[in-house]
Amino acid sequence: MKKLILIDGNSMAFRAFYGLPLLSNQSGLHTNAIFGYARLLEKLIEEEAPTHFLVAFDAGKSTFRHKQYEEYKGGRQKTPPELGEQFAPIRRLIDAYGIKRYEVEEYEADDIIGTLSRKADEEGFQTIIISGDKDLTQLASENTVIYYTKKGISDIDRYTPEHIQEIYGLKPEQIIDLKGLMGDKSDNIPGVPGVGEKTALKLLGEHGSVEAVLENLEGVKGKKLKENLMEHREDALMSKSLATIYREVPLDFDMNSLAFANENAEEKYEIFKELEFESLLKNMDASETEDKKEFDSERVDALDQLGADVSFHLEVRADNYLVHGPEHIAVTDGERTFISNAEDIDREGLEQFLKSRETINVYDIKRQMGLLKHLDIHFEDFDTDIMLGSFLLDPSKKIIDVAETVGQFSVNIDSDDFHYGKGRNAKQPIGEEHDKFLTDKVMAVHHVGPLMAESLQKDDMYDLWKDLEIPLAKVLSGMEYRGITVDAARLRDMESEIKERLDEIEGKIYELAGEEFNINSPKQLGVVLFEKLELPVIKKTKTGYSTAVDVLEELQSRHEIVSYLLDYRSLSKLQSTYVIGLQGEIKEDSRIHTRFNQTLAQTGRLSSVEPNLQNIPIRIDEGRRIRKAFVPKDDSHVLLALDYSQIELRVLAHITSDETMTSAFTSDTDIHTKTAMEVFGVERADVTSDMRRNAKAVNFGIVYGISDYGLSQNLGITRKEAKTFIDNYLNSFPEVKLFMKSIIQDAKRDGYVKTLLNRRRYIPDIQSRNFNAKSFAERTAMNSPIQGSAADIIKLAMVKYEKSEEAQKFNAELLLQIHDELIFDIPREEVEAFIPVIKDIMENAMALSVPLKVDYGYGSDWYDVK
DNA sequence: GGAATCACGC
DNA sequence: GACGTACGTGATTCCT
Repeated sequence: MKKLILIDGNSMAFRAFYGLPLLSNQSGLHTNAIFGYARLLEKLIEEEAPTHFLVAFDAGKSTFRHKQYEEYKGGRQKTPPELGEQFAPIRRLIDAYGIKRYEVEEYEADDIIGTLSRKADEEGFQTIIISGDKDLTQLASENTVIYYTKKGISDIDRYTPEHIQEIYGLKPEQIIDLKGLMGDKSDNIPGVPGVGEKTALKLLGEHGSVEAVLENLEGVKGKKLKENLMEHREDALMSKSLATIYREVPLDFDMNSLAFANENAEEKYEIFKELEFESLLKNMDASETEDKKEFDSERVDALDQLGADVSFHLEVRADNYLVHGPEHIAVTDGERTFISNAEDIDREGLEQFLKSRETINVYDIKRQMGLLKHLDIHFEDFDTDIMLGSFLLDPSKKIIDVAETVGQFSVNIDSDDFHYGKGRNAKQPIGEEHDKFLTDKVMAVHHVGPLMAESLQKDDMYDLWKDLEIPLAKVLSGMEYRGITVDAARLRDMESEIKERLDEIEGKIYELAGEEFNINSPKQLGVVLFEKLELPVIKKTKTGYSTAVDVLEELQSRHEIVSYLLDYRSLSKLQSTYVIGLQGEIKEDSRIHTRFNQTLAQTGRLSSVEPNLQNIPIRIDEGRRIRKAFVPKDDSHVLLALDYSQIELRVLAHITSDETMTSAFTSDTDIHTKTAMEVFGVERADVTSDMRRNAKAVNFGIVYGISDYGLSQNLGITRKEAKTFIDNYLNSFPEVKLFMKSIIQDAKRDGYVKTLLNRRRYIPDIQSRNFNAKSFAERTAMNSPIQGSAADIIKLAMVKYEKSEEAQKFNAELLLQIHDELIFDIPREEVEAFIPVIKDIMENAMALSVPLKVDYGYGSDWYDVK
């Protein structure tokens, strides 16, 4: 069967443009309409499988309709330049798909489509017309359906004659009569005054056409309506004529030339790449493009047959490389590849091999180091890590597996999920297939190594990669492997103690509620609070009543049960996440070995998993007691904690060179008090605790990039008051205000912002027309350089510590990093001597225009460190 | 297995 | 004025 798709080219460009956020690629070209177009074409090709295809465009400004009616399409808004620049690429895209494109002087796209759909009907085609203009529905017939796209392009209404009958009670050819009577604002077609859709449909229901209505004016009810029709009969007839699609456009081609073959994958690929359409590129990789890199390498059966520059890969499916050892090994020098089961590896041979290489490239150093430890090998002399590189190039790209990363360099190999399967489809591949998978993987890593270095070089992040992230991975590996000693007995005691208290509170809650229910279920709790006890609903969530802390706090005075609920909440959190959760993480060696994720947080911060040791309670003493369970390796040691004081605000003072702020830090005055003095215009002595609290919250907001709404929530004030605070703040620190403005400009100009060490964060939404998205993007632009630079500094300190000969003379062990804080285990007798050394490294990790200040404490458990 | 809600840290 | 509001991880419930 022959199937023809006709697209109303201009109308779809507008729909795509207004339906999608304003995207742009790195060279600054806006791409949202092009992207929408590409997605539309992909979808149509896949779902409709057309045999013939054409996109019709309007040509020039003047058409035969303008001769008939000068004001035709008058009053239209100018095409925004952001869209205008996308027309040429859209045409190129259509050509790349091998789709016929047509426009002709004097006629509109509608007329071309009308003419072709008539011909198609005559020749027995099935035709689909795609448009965002309802006028086209007049072309619907038994074999022609109109896909009308609402809201963007993904939401499609299908107009068949039956459908049109259903909604209007009209035949398709009567659509023009409808337009004749009611007119069309968007095309500046007048119609008859006072006649809208309702009246027009009524008239047409009675008479059938504009002409028939005008001939039977006596039968029309309503004096004014009759008058209008009489007076504007010419308008009505002209309007109908304007709305009528001309179906006899002279065309210099026949239907055969519309044949569609779905070829030219290469050209498509080029365009997608240039415009950075990642999702579409991935689609192509998965389906059509057979440009899978075939890695030819000779299989060798001994490591010593490999050259000096290699890529190295230990493979295990499991996430936790500290628990699970390697199952396979794959090493290549680009020409020869060695593959083996891990159990067959000769430990000494491998260690010797690693030590004697010139360069070693890997994907995920920390993981490789962790896996090597299972073979009892401590080796860290890796040179490059393409996973870390990929994260630096664009931290917003999720780090998934080797396939994902090398895919960004047009190298296509099977993903881990595909090879191993997921869930019930999980496989344990072996033999030839698995060997090929491993070969492809290590070859891909090897191939991408130099490309990665080049890309990072180009983006000024090569040093950040080689001198910071890669050395840091080795430091983190040591910390993960080392672990931190935890006193399980201590947690067990806490568990039973908390259990008793929870049971007691639970009983009280049931008693006050008059029934037993699951207190942990917000849904059930909501019913009890807001239906049974009829407490006022303060806030709703998407699914029902909110029972969050701030809501409960407001309800506290209204019912006795609420205080018990608050206690229950915080206690059960302590119990499940920390007291019980942590016990489950203690390994044979009585230690907890968290893993740090170096490639996740957008700002460049680390995160910590299994368990998360970066959110152990501290603020409330009850929770803080959890820290009593974290202890040094033995009685002769202590835990030492050093934290940067106000590192983000110091970074801000440095970046902005704000005088007031700089002098506050240079003279080491309390920054929140100083802020309060400036914002409220008072002397130091007159700063009340309330003022300081407010100032602190504003500083907090600056550091974390919260909105006026967020600040209002934090302080329990109105958004307006919060905004006033922020405005006052910015006026008190004029250079900060200036910085905020210019960083947003930078983000707009470059598409990204960067930290002191050139770490980037792309902010595409800075161009968004969606207020929320844009505001969020602006706050991100302001905040990321601050938080990211702070992350750079502490990372640098960690690397410098590891490299410091002086520091290494001590028997100190770095255990944890908590964003602005480092935790060490160290012999008690060394601690006093060590403190000035490590403090110096941290405070001088990077030279800023304000001093960095480090506070510290030590003790015989983590609670005691204050 | 995933979404939603809640709570902990910086 | 819109509209939902720093970043993470993890536990729990509840639905598919």
